[in-house]
Amino acid sequence: MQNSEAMALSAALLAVAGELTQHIHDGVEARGFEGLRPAHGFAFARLAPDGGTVTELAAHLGVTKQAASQLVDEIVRKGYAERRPHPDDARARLVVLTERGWACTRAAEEAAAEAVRPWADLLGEREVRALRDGLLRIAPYGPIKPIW
Amino acid sequence: MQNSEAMALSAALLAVAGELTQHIHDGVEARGFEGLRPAHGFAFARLAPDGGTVTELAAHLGVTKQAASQLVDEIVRKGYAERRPHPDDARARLVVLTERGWACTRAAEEAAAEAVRPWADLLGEREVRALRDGLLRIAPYGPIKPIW
DNA sequence: GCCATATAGTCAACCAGCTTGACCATCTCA
DNA sequence: TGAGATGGTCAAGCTGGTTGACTATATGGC
Repeated sequence: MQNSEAMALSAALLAVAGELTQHIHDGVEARGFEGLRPAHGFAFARLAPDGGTVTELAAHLGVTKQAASQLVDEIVRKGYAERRPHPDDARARLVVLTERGWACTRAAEEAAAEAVRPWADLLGEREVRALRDGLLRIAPYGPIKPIW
Repeated sequence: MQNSEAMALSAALLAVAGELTQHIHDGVEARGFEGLRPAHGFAFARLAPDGGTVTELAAHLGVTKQAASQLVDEIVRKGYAERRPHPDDARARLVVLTERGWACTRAAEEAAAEAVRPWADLLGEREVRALRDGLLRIAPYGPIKPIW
């Protein structure tokens, strides 16, 4: 593959990622969850299963512990998460989503589905699945850079 | 397509975009072009063909004119572009890439090719092209959000 | 058991990149 | 030709990140 083709692929990928980010953000806001930024969404993704510590979150987002801590302050203040004592480590605190945090996560899923729907109209269900599978094979679950 | 599948697709797309951005950035740096950020790359993409004005650049990047102007200051100071009087409008200035700016653009293409190469090993040339074509149909040439 | 060292988290100060608001020069068009 | 629109810059302020210093708790060799 020539350099210019690789560049076209890269540009297209980044353009789609940018639009998707924007669309999800708007969709989440439209569902009544305001004052959030993309980074919050990525934080939710990390906290969703069983919660996590500030340090884990920092690693996941690729920022310092201090920045992650501020971000947690923010989502706690807005009612999306809460800090609990960590069951195994008295130094640490376990940050878990509140019900509102879960609701926001579901809203993000809906918004994502809404954003992706037109792709199926454009390419067909089959090809969209192929797209997803290809991308999943490229980045099994890489750490996610805040874009949203 | 279910919400959770759409979310998986979105997450994969954003993860790949993040990795790609990082890889291109590193590749450009490794080729001797330092002190640049993703936003600069997107600016280059807009300026490359025939140059452009600060206002056009601002629209392309989705930031204010002032921010775009600062960014131009920066790439001018670092020798990647220069401001010329605009041929048709005495208010405006045409920002064009210098030879070093073009060299940097070529370096970015090489880095992109390098980043994409492993995908072909993983999926095959054919599927990578399908990926590119699918993405290009989704975002013909949407404005690009600074991610790099 | 005990101490040296590593790790989780926070506080404080600072910095970079972007925004808003005000402004001047030039263009456009009724 | 004059009123309003547009291109660009200057200045001040905000926000989200950084680095550095510190406390509290955990871990592992002795």
